[in-house]
Amino acid sequence: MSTVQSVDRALDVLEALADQGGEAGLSEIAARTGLPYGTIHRLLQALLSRGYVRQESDRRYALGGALVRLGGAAERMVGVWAQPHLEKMVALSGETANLAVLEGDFVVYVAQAASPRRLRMFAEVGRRVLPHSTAVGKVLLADRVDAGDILRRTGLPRRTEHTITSVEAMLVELETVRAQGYGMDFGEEELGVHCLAVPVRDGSRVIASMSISGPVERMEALDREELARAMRSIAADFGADVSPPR
Amino acid sequence: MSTVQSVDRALDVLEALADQGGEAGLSEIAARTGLPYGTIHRLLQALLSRGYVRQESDRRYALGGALVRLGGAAERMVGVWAQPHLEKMVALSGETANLAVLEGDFVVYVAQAASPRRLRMFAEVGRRVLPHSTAVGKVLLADRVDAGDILRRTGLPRRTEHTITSVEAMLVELETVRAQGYGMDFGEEELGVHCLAVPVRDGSRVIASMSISGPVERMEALDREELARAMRSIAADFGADVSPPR
DNA sequence: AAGCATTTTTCCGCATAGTGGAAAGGATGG
DNA sequence: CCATCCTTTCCACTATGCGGAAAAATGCTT
Repeated sequence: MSTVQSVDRALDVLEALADQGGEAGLSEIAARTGLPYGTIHRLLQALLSRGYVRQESDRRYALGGALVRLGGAAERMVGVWAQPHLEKMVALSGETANLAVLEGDFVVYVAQAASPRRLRMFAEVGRRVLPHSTAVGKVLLADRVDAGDILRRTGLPRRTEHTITSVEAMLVELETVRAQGYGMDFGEEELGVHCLAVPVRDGSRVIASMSISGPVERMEALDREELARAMRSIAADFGADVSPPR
Repeated sequence: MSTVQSVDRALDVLEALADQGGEAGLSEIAARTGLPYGTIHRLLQALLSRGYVRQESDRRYALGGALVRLGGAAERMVGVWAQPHLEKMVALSGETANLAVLEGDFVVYVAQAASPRRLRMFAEVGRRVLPHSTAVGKVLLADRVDAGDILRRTGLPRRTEHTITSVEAMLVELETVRAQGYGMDFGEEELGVHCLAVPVRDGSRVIASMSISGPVERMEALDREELARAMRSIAADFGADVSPPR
């Protein structure tokens, strides 16, 4: 497969910048990418002149505003690709399926396929919620080493009588999620609504989470382990789809 | 200023893709960028292998998932840069200042500087609201030719007794916003809360909006025109900062 | 089914665009 | 004020990317 050296390297630079939290000095980028200084500097100038990178007053570099636009457009696309997979989950379970990602410290719902039932979950696309009270949030946090920090920053406000409200208890819960490969929400965000969420992986990193949500009675009638297995397989397809093996 | 041809062109390709709504065939990209086919194809392969572009089953190309991550990181950065400007607005008015962007059909609050007053607006960072009931929303819509479509899609749900609830009335309001160069919200989202918002421009396009919000009594005591002028100037600084002149 | 038009992909010799080592130029801080 | 660290500039060389044109794939029409 053909590749263009300078483009490839420019992407390395941008990713290095993102890895450092969106801001880094030239030499930090050099350390991370292993590219020679001159080369990095030239690439940065190119990105700079287009607004994809920005130079701070202390001469450090940061990700630029132009990326926001592309990122937004791409996010909409991701929602579109997810659709068929979400529909498969609906077919499988009869319940509404959602795709969510972690944005900053919040869970954001990106796409949805609605259940055909009369009683069903409402459209949540665009909604931001805290991670601690949802199945998708737990799955997304379970992969993060800084889950504790996030939880301490956001707090764990009580949403219902079932909400887990202590950081310690939540860290234990995340351990369970990691072990079983899926996350549950037993009416912790909204009374009477249960959810089951599985991770979407880009290689090994968790980049998103897919879930189904429905009323307690119907959710409890489903075979959880069996369902989780099927959903993991769909999520894996989607993951491979979004970020194909190099 | 130095530049790297292939990187520059790769960015052209990505932007062309975004212009076409995130998805396009090779020849559409060629038409838009004026680059030779072979060149575009090679660049697309390079972006493809990194997940920044994706190829659909019908061989068309689309923006890839890898952009979402960079976009998110960049968005957080934008919030950081906005901070000093928001603080200037707080100093100017004594009220809480916010930065918001349009994401899909929603207004999303990206950053905030809080008023020093005891009675003040609450942190809204991360919140998504519909555009029709906020000053920032009006400013963001005022620049869009498809404002009517957006409003029809989202609807104009009544939030308070002052909310504007018809598309026609809102289009008239947007005309006013364009004419005066700032937007107001007179308790249309929340009773007793008034806002004044100005556009942040990247060149000529409106990319974001900055606003101040506070209780009616205090907001009415301010000289609106004078304040709007000062805020526009701050927003212009910020705009120039985020996307420096080519 | 066969042919035609359109779009995408591959190929390859050439020239130039990009490389990277090394030196100069600026900051920072003890 | 000097030493150290980090960033920017420079330039000769050549590997890298260029792009026209041909081949392959698709899908539209008759």
